[in-house]
Amino acid sequence: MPPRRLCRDELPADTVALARYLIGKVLVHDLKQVRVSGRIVETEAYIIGDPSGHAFRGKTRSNRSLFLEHGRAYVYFTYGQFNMMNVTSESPGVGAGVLVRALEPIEGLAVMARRRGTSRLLDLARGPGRLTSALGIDRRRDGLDLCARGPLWLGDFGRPAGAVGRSVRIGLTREQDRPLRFFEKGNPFVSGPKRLRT
DNA sequence: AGTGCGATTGACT
DNA sequence: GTCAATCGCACTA
Repeated sequence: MPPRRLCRDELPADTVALARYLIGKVLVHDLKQVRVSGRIVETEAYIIGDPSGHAFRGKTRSNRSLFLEHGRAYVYFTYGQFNMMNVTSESPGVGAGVLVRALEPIEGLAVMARRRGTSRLLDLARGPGRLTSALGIDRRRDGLDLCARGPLWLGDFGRPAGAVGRSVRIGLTREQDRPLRFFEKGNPFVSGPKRLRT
């Protein structure tokens, strides 16, 4: 069964609620010949006014997509080599988003393996830089409407999330404060240290 | 115009 | 566990 496209009305227009909601949903990228997709198993919320959020210092050319209506893609490039993808999460003009941190590969495994340079299933999309590489998502997809009939979209294929865990966010150099990371408990495709995966 | 660094990854001790 | 790679961009001047 192919996944059903989610419409904007179904997505919570609230960053933390959306981060929780997206666990168990599917991220789909339709390429020319094939479809690549993965089940979202880990997210992080970057809330309104978040000092760790990319919107904190206001709108710029590179982060402007973050200020779009909820349900858009914000794709940014970092460390000179990695793209990372957010789903925007608030009203137009408000800068906030949900970082997609890990996928359980579903469709297009061979394509993912080729893009990633490994056939190890666990390494295909476990991590925010890895999953964009596996699905072929880069800055050219920045700003796309994930709720329109486009090549990059969110779906539901009827396999709901198991128990959802919550923890502090990973990789922040700023102060660790609130538990804004969500993940499917026990899922081997979740990134991070073991103590943050159960 | 120069500088420092990042929501990471992969290789290596 | 540690650490370098790599470059766009925000910030300082």
